Amino acid sequence: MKSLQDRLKEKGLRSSYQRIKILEYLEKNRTHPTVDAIYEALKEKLPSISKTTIYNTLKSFLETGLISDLTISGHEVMYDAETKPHSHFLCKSCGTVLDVVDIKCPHVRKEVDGNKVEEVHLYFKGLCKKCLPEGRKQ
Amino acid sequence: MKSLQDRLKEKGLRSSYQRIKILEYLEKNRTHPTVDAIYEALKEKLPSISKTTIYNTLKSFLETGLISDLTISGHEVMYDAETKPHSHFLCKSCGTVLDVVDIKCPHVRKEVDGNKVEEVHLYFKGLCKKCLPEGRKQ
DNA sequence: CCCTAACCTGTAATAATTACAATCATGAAA
DNA sequence: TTTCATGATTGTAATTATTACAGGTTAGGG
Ligand SMILES: [Mn+2]
Ligand SMILES: [Mn+2]
Ligand SMILES: [Zn+2]
Ligand SMILES: [Zn+2]
Repeated sequence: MKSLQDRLKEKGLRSSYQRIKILEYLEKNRTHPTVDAIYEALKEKLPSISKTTIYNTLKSFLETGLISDLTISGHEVMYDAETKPHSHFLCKSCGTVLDVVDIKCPHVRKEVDGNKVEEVHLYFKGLCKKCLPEGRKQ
Repeated sequence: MKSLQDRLKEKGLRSSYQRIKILEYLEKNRTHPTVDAIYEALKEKLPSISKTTIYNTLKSFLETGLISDLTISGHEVMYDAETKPHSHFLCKSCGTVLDVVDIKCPHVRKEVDGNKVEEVHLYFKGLCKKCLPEGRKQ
């Protein structure tokens, strides 16, 4: 089991208390949190942490491929410690974003129409089972 | 050829000069414009138009299924007169969003993991052919 | 240890979107 | 046609997400 510190080093990132805590939070909370959610959660133990630090840190994590991000909600970016390609489901009622792992996306390709593909995102939107009216469950 | 006015009526929307112009703009500009792009373009002919009207109008167009939207860029919503399911490619260099029509998404399904699916979005991100360095074209 | 580049923080600026209240226009009914 | 209520439009203010920036702090190589 690689330590968080080592994972930062591997990517050429300095290790800092804030970075460790942010990465740790993402590893433990696979809920696709927003910057604000991460900030609110970390503030408890780390009252001095700045939201700018969250933004900066997530940016460097993204650039080094330590994490991935999602733009499914349309009004705020969400972050994910899972970097292997997988799909997502957004509940339009409660806002929950779930991983969809059983759908293998056949679209992992290097180009479309002559354009170079670096990322593929498959998003589903609808109503999650918890928000489906009873009796209408599928 | 159905008139724009009729298409509004069909959806139970009142016809107004602003709505006609906004729908017309989207029909003629299949570039996935943002609210601001629509606003800047319409302002020429319609100097009194308000950005709030654009927001309100697009919202009602979306609710009635007259148009569709995209959250591919992560920092602003884009709008599309095309409502038939299709995929998109975002160039991370120039920001252009292109339709990807040749990829049939096999994911048009009514549920995933018991959650009811209402929309499916397939996004590709990378470098468009215009932004690819010469010699590296695919 | 020292030093410097890299990092963290707080605040201010920017950008996208929503809320709201006053005015105006559509279209159904008289 | 004219009337009128409802719904649409507008301008402004508020909110929210994100970025810019400057000054203080710290990690880690030498
Ligand atoms: Mn995920
Ligand atoms: Mn499109
Ligand atoms: Zn839900
Ligand atoms: Zn490009």
